[in-house]
Amino acid sequence: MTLAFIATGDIALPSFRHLIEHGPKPSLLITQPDKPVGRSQSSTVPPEIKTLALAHDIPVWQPEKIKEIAEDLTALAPDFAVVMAYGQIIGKSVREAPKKAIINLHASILPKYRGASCIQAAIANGDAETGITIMHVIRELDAGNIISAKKISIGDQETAGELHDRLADLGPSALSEALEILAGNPHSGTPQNPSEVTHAPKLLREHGRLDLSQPADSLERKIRAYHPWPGTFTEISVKGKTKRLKIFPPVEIREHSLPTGELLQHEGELLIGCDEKSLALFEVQPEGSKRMPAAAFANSL
RNA sequence: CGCGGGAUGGAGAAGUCAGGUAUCUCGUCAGGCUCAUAACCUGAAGAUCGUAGGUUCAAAUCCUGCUCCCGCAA
Repeated sequence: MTLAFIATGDIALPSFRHLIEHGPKPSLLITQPDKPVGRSQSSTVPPEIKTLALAHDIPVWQPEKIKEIAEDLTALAPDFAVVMAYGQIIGKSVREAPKKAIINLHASILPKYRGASCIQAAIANGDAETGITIMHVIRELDAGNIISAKKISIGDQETAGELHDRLADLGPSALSEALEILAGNPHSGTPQNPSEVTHAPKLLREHGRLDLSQPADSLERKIRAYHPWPGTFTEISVKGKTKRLKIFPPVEIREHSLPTGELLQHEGELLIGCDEKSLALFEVQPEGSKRMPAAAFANSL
């Protein structure tokens, strides 16, 4: 059995590693080009999965647009293609390259939370559980027939980063199961119920702005859900200037009532007012400063 | 040369524009008060104000170079 792996994000690492160690060993990795990182944009860093592939002598292709390698992939004609957090929409010419099937791992229980911010959405909405789904890749995003799925419960203190890693660890078993099923019948899969479809669109930094007129429990979930990406922030006034104040989890809900957005030191904690209640902050980062304990920040207020 | 903020005792800040012996909150140490305290009171230690040079009688403060940190934007 030959298999092409198409992935960029770290969520694919455990699955990729599992295939390398237990087979079928991927004969090819397609990943995004190395991207410049950091403030100066001076250095480029390869995706970690690329490093892993190279360490095991797996060829790596990094097209700007995946369409560019459609012909080469068709010529290679792998039995399967596995897509995980690649970062580009897979066009028809690529979808038709594998002989048996092209499948995708998605970090939600489909049809819930199709789209890029599925992990954040599950936490932000206060779901008790989430999971990963493996489905066929079709024209419509995350809409293919479901082959296998694994569920996991969400901790009430858990951040998206932590949940991401736990979900990634579910990948190998779900993938193995899916490949086993497809080995029998490459077309097997269960259609998604159209009435249960929800979407979780790609997030931007700006989406991390906190609307402090919202209820405390909703804000607390958002702060967990958006950590470490895109992060959450509010704005405060310092010497007449408006500055960002990043807020890091954990935060805790307090009954103390405060005007919306107002900061107060109360019983050794730094509280910020939201709807009805307030949130106790423990770690913040004012614009221009480093990340610091909320108590340190409070000392200068 | 993409835009912007910053570097001041162990932590976070004020002071910089209008140069003239270092301030605040917290922490640390000692003592006091209290049934008790992340409470309160008193006292103490701890800073060549990022770095190199310049101007000046005098520089945290003005000028120039450099290093590092951070918020945006990509």
